[in-house]
Amino acid sequence: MKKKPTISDIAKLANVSIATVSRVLSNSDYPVKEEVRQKILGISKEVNYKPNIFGKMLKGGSSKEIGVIIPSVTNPFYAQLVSAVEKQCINRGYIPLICSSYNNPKMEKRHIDILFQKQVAGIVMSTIRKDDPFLNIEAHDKNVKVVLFDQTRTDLQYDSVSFDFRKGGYMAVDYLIQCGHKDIAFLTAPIDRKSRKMILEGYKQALKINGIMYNSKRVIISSMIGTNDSGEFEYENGKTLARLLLQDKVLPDAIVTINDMTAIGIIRELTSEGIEVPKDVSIIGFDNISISSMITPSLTTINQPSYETGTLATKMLLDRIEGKEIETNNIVMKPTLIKRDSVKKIEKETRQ
Amino acid sequence: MKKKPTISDIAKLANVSIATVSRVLSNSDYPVKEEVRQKILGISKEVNYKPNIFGKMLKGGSSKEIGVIIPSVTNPFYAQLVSAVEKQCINRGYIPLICSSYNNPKMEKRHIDILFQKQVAGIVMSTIRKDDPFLNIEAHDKNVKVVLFDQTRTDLQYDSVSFDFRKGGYMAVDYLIQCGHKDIAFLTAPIDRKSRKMILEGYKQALKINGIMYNSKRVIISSMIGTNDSGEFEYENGKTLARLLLQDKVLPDAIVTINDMTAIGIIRELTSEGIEVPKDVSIIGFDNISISSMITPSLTTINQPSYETGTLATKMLLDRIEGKEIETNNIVMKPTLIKRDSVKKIEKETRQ
DNA sequence: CTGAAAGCGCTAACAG
DNA sequence: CTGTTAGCGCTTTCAG
Repeated sequence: MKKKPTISDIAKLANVSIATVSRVLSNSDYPVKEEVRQKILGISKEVNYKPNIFGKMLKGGSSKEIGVIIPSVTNPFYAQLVSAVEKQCINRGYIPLICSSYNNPKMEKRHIDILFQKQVAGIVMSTIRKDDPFLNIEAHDKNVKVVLFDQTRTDLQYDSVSFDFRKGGYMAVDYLIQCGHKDIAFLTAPIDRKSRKMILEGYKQALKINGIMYNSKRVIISSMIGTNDSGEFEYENGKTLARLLLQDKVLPDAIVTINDMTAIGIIRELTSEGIEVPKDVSIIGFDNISISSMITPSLTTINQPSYETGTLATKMLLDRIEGKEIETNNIVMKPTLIKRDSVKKIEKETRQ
Repeated sequence: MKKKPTISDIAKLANVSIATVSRVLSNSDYPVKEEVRQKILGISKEVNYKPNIFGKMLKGGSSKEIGVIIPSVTNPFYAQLVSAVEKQCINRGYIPLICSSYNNPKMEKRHIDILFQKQVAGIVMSTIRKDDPFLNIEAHDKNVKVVLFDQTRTDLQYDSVSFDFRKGGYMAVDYLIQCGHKDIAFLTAPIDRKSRKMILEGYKQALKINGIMYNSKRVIISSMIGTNDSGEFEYENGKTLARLLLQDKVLPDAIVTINDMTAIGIIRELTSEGIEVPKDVSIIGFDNISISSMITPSLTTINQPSYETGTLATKMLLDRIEGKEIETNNIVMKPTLIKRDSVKKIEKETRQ
């Protein structure tokens, strides 16, 4: 009465062997007389039988769990993504183990260790390790599938869902130029990530194609290195960047930056200095987190589809886990421009 | 070479019995000759031994995991809270299993079932079930500790970390009155939760104490019932509420609402109708999510300390799991007023 | 179709 | 101090 019923309890009650019970309860396609099957099913409902996963696991089955490694759920971009992962998992009977690395390689390794120990079926992750000795070995040694998203690595043979940051940067700047802006600043955290580097490249490319001189003075890089990746930090960094920008006496026409949270920080700092957005300066963000449409002025931005990324990455992972032998798949999500109110359209005539 | 080393592999390599290896590797205080101990430790490093949790678990040990049930990580309030839980867990060697219920009782039950199956050591949760047959039975039957937060239930003997919503509502309204506002509207989602009911009570109480007539016309309740608890929904609900409010030809002096996301939605809708905040109408939110300080105008609000709540709830749970026999503990967090820019101070003289 | 029995990796008596 | 052994709950041969 006190402890959980096991198959052997059920076996006794049904007057059959534990093997038979196991066959029925684990949905084996093994033949069992329908009458017996029903009896066992009935009893197991009655006693509220719940299989003990550990027993199963010991036999070597892989758990229906997948690891999800992200910088932090506190960052709305990743919260969205996690939400998508969760939904896919539920649909297909898996359980996501959510691990925040806070952009700390030590933590990341720790989480990966734990996930392996738990014998997860797979991992979807946004790694920040540039050097791979670890990831590579471990993942191949055990048979744990891995799908990378967000930050990917071409040196590893993993499936991935990445994003065309370069094009995103390009689109942002190009749009600003189409709106009549010429003096366009790029405000960024340190270029220690491929994504930022790519956006900067897109920025340069758009200037070039539109015949605007690249001016390194207009690329402002903060020195703050975030230990975590929460929105908090990015917001503060935005304020810092705005202050750096204001050291220059002439304001640019427009600002492009590496994510929406940073953009919001920039707007806030500028506003508190009496500079209006978009009247005095236009700004365009990156990511399209949900809050961006809610603030005033609503933020024009480059959409990086977090929900779709999470959905796709999870689907790929689960497909692979379930043995659908697909080739290594590297999906690149396309940026789209979300026009809102933080960019002003300048009539050609009014500019000197 | 291919498969994971087990204690018996190590035992062979070290020429000792598996029992000795087990004693060393599981940090038992059982006496083992230092020499042997070192040898075993050395070998286990070499072969990169990782204990198989399932073997341990089978013996009945409880896993070092705790379940965390919240409406959704997409809601910044809960994202913060989860972040705090994670940190506590890491400090003390536990792993949090994060489960989003999306305010769906079915999901909630499903998650609880799964958590029990996994034999988690405990659960910290924000339940939305009013009727308990389920929670109660299960939790007592197995020896899983439970700590409730956010929404609590007095009918169950669980530890809890709750919040004084009534006082929060009171403080919000009282502050508005101190600022010179008299006609104060309360905009809310359906009063199907204790938290909302309590805030409304605080609202009424503050009016009463300050000698202002309660006007039921100024309590605006939307009919939208959210299936999920993402910020998205609350934001939309805010817009809906603002539209309902505008059906009345005379605008109130100030608005108090049930959470910051809703407040942001209200502000957005009012702004798009040409009504300025706080010039034309003041507004005060509830929760103090991080974004509230970042928007323009920054949102005056009642602080509900999500991080501290998560920290405390987790500490209590882990303490209880680890056998520190404390009495049932019901902590009530106190609201604080965060003054920012969305409330205007009206000089007494200028009001007629 | 059904049952007996051998483990999966580990811990914990118990016996040296 | 160390080794032997009996399970924990379940799946899975292998024999009926």
